[in-house]
Amino acid sequence: MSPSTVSQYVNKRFHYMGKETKKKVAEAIEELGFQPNTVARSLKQKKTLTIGVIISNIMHRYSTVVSRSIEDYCYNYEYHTIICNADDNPEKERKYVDMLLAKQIDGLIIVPTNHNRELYQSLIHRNIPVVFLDRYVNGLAIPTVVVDNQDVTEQAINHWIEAGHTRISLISAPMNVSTRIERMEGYKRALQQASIPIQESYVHHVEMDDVQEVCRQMSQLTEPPTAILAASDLVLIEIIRYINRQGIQVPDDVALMVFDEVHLAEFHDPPITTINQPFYDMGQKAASLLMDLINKKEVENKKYLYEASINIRESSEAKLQNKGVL
Amino acid sequence: MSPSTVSQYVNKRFHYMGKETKKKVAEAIEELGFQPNTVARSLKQKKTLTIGVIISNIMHRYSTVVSRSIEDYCYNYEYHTIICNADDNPEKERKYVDMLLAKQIDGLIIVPTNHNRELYQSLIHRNIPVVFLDRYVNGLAIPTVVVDNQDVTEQAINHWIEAGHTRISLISAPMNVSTRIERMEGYKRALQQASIPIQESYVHHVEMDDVQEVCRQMSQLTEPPTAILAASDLVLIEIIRYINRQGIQVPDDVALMVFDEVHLAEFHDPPITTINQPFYDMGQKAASLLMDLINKKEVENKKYLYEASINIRESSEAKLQNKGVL
DNA sequence: TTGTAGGCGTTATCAA
DNA sequence: TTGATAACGCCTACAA
Repeated sequence: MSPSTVSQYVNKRFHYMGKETKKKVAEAIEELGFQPNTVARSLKQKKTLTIGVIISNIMHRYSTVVSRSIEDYCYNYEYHTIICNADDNPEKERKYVDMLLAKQIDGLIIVPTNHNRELYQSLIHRNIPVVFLDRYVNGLAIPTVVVDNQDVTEQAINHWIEAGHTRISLISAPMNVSTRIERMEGYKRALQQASIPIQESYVHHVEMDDVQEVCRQMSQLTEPPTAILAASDLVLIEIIRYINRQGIQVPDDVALMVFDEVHLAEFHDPPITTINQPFYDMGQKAASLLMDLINKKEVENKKYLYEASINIRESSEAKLQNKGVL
Repeated sequence: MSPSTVSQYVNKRFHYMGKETKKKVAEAIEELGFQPNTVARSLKQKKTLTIGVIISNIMHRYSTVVSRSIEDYCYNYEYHTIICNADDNPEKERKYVDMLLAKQIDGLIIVPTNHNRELYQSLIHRNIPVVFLDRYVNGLAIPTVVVDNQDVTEQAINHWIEAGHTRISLISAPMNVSTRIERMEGYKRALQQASIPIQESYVHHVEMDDVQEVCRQMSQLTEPPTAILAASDLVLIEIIRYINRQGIQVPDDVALMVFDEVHLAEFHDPPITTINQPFYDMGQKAASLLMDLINKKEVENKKYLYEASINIRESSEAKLQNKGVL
């Protein structure tokens, strides 16, 4: 009973295998509790059946959904996922990419920090199967699964404009990524089309620790905003902390809306309007695109656009007497 | 310039290496973009610098914290983590353990389903470094990082008893794991010491989908509970769904408390009392124990107990007129 | 101080 | 139908 025979058996290549041998191998495997060593196999086959996933920050709820979705998809293909937190830190992103490549992962799904263009290009150059998720990086031949942020932001702002709001604020994290930029575009476009001037003092891209300070500043304007769009669950939490402390009423004093479906939003008093992005579907799509790339199937290098939907709840609904005291 | 010289360089064994050679190797590496192949190295060294983490369900918030904590710890040791969702499914747990072992991971951190005793024993038998987290499995020589669930549950129930509650409900998922069992013990103990009879109809271990139904049933008792302890964030959400739909007031009609710190709790109206478990610390501890095991350091096979703390908020505070209408 | 040889566990190829 | 051999890329001895 030679190693190669066992290998045949393990890989279910029974074509020419004698019933007798088959049985003997089966018994031996059972008796010795033999388990093939994936590492050796990977070395030989140059395939690890493992993909790397680099997400921005697992503390964002959407990251949880995304990683879960990708893992679910991979489970059916006997693929493993190694999930890494880049923390929106380009250096960590680089380090993780290196580690993952050293580990010979078969492909990568990345929520890019957008500050490693050279790295991204080298991935293309080295023919590493890569899919980007949630954020688009200009001018790279990498398939990217994203939400149409501009469009949905425009809708959101329009919803408020139609209700009579003109002093609308947008607060997001400071990252220079496509999601933020597109949301800015959508925000501006909506205001411009309604001929509402864009006020610098209503738009902020700040660290989480500064969100409350920014709220305080806006509250001291002669015309504080009457509506705030929070760009993520983490931003929303900070805003609510401020609002609660100040005893500000939603939506009577200020209307609220937030990107991402979070439990907090649904059960808040009043319930908070959320912009729901189909991250589970997007994770599945990214995984499926990556599998196609790995299996040398044709994959179009384009944006795979998903529509977000606005789940209107009480927090965003205008009251005639909205005071905009923030 | 032979492979072994390069290997020396890569592994920083400069002892006897000529300045000249060193430089030449460095240049060549730079030029070719050479990266050592971890797979080959792992095969040779029988070390993958990777650990497996099997958690119950990443949709629980505490799982997010735990996996983040473990990853943070490993990052500093150049270790990778492969995180797997067993979904509280023993078969998935088995499959993942097998996959991870085939991948030759150096160690395992598991939130055990508790339904794979043979599997756990075989891990010990095969000398795989393993640490359990969050749940204790009886009679296994595996270091386990857990919260003192019985103690904190007893405290929680006592808090209500002292405030005059006697009709106290406990709702948890149906898993047969130590956390649930210990909480039951704590619950019973507190009631017994106060000579309050234990009512079957107040205690439920059910799937998430049945939580609302259980609430409905309790509301039709002649004496509905005046207080409910939810055993997880997911249970709480279902209870709140029911409560909101019925227009029930918290804590006027029923008092609430929940295991796990969730944003939902802090910002709910009224804010919900949480039982905070130090999962970040526990994750770090589990990772550190595992590293010790991997490095053959002495590790005590015992329960590493952590104290949970109760963050009292309005939802659990008794009103004299608490009607217990549920 | 550097280079050569053997082997880690698997599989592809080819010989028996 | 099964077995021997080489090779995957790296590392450790040991030889040069």
